[in-house]
Amino acid sequence: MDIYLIDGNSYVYRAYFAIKGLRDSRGRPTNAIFGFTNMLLKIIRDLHPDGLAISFDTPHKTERHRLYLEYKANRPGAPDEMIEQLPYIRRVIEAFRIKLFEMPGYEADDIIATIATRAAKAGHNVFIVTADKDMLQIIGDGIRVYDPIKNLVLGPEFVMERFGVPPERVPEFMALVGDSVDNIPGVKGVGEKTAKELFREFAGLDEILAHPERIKKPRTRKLIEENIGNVKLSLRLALIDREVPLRMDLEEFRLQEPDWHSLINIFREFEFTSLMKYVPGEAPPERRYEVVLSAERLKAVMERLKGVPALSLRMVAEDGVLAGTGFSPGEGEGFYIPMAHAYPDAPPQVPAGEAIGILKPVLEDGGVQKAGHNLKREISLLGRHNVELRGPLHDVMIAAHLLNPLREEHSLETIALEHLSVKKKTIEELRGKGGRYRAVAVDEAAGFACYEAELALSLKEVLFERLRNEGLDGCYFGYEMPLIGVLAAMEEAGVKVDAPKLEEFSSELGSQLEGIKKRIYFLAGGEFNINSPRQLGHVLFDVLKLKPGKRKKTGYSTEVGVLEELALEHELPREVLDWRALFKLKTTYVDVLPALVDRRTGRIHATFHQAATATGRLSSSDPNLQNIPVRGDWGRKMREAFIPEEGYCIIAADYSQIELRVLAHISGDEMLKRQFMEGRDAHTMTAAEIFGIAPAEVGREHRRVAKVVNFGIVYGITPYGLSQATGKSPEEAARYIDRYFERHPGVAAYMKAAIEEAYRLGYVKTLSGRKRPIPELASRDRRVRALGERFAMNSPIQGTAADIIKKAMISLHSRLKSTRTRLILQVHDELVFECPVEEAAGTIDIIKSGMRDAAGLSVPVVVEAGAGRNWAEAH
DNA sequence: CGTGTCGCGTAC
DNA sequence: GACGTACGCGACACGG
Repeated sequence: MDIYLIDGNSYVYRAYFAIKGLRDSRGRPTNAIFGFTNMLLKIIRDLHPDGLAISFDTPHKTERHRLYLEYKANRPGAPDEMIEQLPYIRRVIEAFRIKLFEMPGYEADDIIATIATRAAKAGHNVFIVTADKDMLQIIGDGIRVYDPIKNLVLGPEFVMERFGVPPERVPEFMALVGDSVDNIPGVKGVGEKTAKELFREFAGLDEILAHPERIKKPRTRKLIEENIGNVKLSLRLALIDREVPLRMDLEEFRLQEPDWHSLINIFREFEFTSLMKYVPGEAPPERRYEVVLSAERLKAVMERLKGVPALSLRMVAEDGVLAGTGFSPGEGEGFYIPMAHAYPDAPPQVPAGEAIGILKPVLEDGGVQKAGHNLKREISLLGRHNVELRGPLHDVMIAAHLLNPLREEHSLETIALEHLSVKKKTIEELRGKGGRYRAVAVDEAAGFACYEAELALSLKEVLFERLRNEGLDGCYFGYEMPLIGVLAAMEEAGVKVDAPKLEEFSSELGSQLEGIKKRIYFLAGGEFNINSPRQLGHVLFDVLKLKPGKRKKTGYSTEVGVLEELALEHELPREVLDWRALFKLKTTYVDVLPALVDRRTGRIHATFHQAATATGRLSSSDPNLQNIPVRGDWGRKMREAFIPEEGYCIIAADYSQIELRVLAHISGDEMLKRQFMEGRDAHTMTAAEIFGIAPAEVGREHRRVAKVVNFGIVYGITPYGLSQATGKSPEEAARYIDRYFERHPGVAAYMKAAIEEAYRLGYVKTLSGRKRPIPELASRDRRVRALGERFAMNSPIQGTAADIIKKAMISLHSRLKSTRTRLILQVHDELVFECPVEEAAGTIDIIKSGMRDAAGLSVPVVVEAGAGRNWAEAH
């Protein structure tokens, strides 16, 4: 066996001092625990030991203290913060199931040396893991020292080179040199260099002590002659005891599978999220899941499941084809229907269509709860087989997001770990890298899919209880669960793009970019990478000597505001701005969209994420259809490429000033409410207020500034931000803000109240009861707190607007279900539909009233809608 | 060659 | 530092 013996003390010290300041959120120091655990994981993972043991010193006095009262007296006592971590380090060792040795009266060194000697004698290879040089003396046949910091195995050659003596003479060497750490006296004035020389001339310490007169240098001779007592004492102190009376059985050293469950709990307790990745995915508990291979058997199972209160589902599709379905009616039970597994000797399976036909009555039974993780997937897949998933829905991904919308992801792995302490396999681990799901054995797939279904069912209980306690159940059942089906349908519908037009657009952009590039290189006097802010900064500010505006962490800023300033002085910045705009358009939109057209449908099917943002907005990816350019000629051209199917038109409907209307409603500000009731233009009114003029006198520039002020109000305004956005001075900007709040005391009071409430409760809420926690308010940093205060002002507004449009989507989805009109996009305050041309007029009315009615605000809500032959024209 | 971060820019 | 919410591009640094 390769046996690794770890000097625990050495490691706790090293971990403690190497990792500075690590604490958990309760403020407990965790640096030593983390460092130690990390080291253990590394050794096990990288070195694959067959056997492993750890030894610690005990606080008891040892033989060495008896010999020499000052032994180790120089060593400062271990810091309290390290000592308090020791019990937890023991828990870690226990969880790793590693044998721990300690004996009162013996030091870890002696114990390790004893074990090493015996193990090597028995023919094993021993590696001593330590940073202490004392241990080098026991290097010999079958015994090496491993330095984990340098990742080096040290043998006799190393010792010979380093000390000029073979390992067994290291104590003699140390007897002369001493060791300040352990307070071994040695001979004061004799260092490593002198000692090395002496051992070149003498066979050993005995000879030196027997014939000190032969030492050439008089000074050294004198020092040693005067310290013979110290040398003898030091030798005894440095000599490691290899015969500790200890009982051991090498079989106990054999590496065990760690108790991963305990480790998960320790990692969770101390917030070692980065170590979680080393925990292997748990195999499903030893339960049998039934693999259903025939329609008859499936029917029998369905018969038996009649009347179950809840069913949890996990469907797996590959390349858009349903490959298998796992479901669980309760803990400990699960059924898997393989549908398209394909590998040699794969069993005959029930085809997806037939299997789903058999499941249909239960799936559509509104009396049976349906649970899952990201049910949008199941709803979409079932929709393709004309099955509508009914019954109270429970989606644990969305529940987890409502409970903590600041989390970046809510994968089943993450929430099972957090709420059930279960580390489960991911589907990637099941498939293997680059592997195919359909090639996974049906039994294994059953273990995976049914386990996920079971976990979703257990998580539903835990999370739903918490949702109710937090008052989030209204939002969950009233908004989020009904929205899932709407999003599934919207994604399935997709959107058509005019690919030939985009390709034409692309080559046009390509040639324009070529021209701009040439001019830029000419103006710069040479070629460089225009897309590299660093290289561009160098050209602008070092070569052309233009004056740099603000600086970024890593160099000069070259963002748009800066370049616009510079454009007044030089031609090049203008060209760069054009370059950037066209390059962005080409690489982010024009070239990307045609590549994303689905071969099956000829349309683009983005993903709309429901559990992604802090405020409750949706987000879109692959592609992001919520940031398609709209401004300018290029924006228009872009949106002209979003087209309807033959015989259809695009209807675009957007809320006018929804966030300001929400603000008027929440704050109850009389002026703001009256504005909207009288149907005034919000920006003109704000301009009149902040400039102290009549609405009729408001000009373009007034209105432009006022528009920015209105945005700022919603975002949580600051004078600096407003000045940046308007080009006015911060003082001027501050005056606008003051004027605005003077004229809108209700808004000012709302902002104040929102911030106060956020400090008091730690979160803010939207009209639907959705919460956003604001941990920033607890920061000691003033700037971070200010950021938190802006969150407090903005989130209820943005989030309520998100609630409103979600409600509208739900209601219009059901209102339009029986028609041929389909919702195809949501862009925060805008809904886009595809509608048969001849039905456009009537449908616009339905959409407008549906969106208006969803709001339920105390001010009027205005919806602007139009139809056209593309998205641009519909506005 | 993949992964993570930065700077930047698009939308609402 | 710098006005809220997202996603995604290319550059660059880093680790295998």
